[in-house]
Amino acid sequence: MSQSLSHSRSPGPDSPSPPGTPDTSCDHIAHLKSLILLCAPRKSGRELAELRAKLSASVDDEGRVVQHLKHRLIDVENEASNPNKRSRRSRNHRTEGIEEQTVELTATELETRARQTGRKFVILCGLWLCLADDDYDAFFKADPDDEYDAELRFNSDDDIRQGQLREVLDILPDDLMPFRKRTWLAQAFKDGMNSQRSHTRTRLRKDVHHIVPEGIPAARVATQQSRIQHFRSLIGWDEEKNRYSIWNVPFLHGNESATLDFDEVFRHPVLLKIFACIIRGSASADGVMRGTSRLPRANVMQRIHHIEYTMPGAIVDSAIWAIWLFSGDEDFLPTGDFTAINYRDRHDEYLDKILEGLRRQQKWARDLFVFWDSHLFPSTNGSHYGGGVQQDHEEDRGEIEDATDAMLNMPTVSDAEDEDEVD
DNA sequence: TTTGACCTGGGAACCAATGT
DNA sequence: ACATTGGTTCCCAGGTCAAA
Repeated sequence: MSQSLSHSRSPGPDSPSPPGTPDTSCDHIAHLKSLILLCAPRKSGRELAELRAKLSASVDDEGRVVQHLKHRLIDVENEASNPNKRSRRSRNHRTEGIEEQTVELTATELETRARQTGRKFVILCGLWLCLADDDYDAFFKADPDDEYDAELRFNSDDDIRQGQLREVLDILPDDLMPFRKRTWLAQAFKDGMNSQRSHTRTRLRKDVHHIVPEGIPAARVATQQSRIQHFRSLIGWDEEKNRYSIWNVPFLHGNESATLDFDEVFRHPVLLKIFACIIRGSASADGVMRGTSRLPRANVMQRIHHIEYTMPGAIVDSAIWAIWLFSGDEDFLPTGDFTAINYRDRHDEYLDKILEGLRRQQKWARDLFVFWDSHLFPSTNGSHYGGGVQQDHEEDRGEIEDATDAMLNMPTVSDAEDEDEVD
């Protein structure tokens, strides 16, 4: 049918009748389905219009099922009236959700779900997968390693992959699990990731006036030269060392500290506004710091993906987006095209510290999530990662300072491209 | 009931890099 | 030289809900 992708890369699940046969088996639905089947691409526009009219006239009360069938009919119409254009994928089936299991999942819909999961991964977990040879297929064909140790997650690429694989499996919908190792799933997931990055990149730059800190004219972000001129030091440019610092970044700190401060890092309004933009649209960014950012009526990412609390990857993603947004980089690539910042490695570095802080139950890490949740999800009861609000004891503060010192004084190696951050 | 605002995913066109 | 693949950007149709 309409979804016949000319690309060989999307064969769809092998089975012609995927699991989840429709249980809405009334004659009404069967009739509609027969109408759909009549819509061969050779039908004339008029015939299609008649069929569509019949469809519209006979449906009022079958909700999602009908909507779904209409979508497919529209697909067929489009295909029939424009035989020369590229084959198109089905429209997104927006009403899907975890609780909805009554609609038959066709190959196209499974593919759509996989693509959506790829989008979700970019929003909540990470911007890129750590792949060997850019091979998504191999990534998805791998099995979770029983020996994997979360504490060593960032020791090697293999460990990073294992960590990411677990994140993927965490958010992969149940009905996709049987197809986890299929090539089409890897391809669709990749499509989703790429698409989400591209859209976010374009939309953040377009809507940047919602994001720039108060008092800064949005025009300063408009051109590459202007961004370099006005924001280079704010995103960590070190004039003396002639490099971009990884941690001494004012735009990461709530108080714009130019040196690393774990009690302030990842708290800059820009980060929270960016996350608000991504999950509920640019207009919602305005009230974030006043706690008045509300969920808009539209079907935003927060609704689609049931996002109810802040996740570590979301904070890190926002940090990366923030640095890129005010940088001289034009495209959003793993390594900046102007700054040469390695965003992918930096993402891992930031995530490492947050996860480590959580694992050690350090106060700064927990408070960080309380901070984010209180601004972005004020109505949510307590913080998932923050473990609820904690009292501010002197000993806690002393302990965290000790831990921070200890972390900073750990030995470093200097054979990497990036010099050591801390001397 | 219609309109409008706000937001999304994806088609289409395009460009660049890579394969053959 | 041509084909394929990967990625970006522009634009549009569609969902939702409040206001008219």
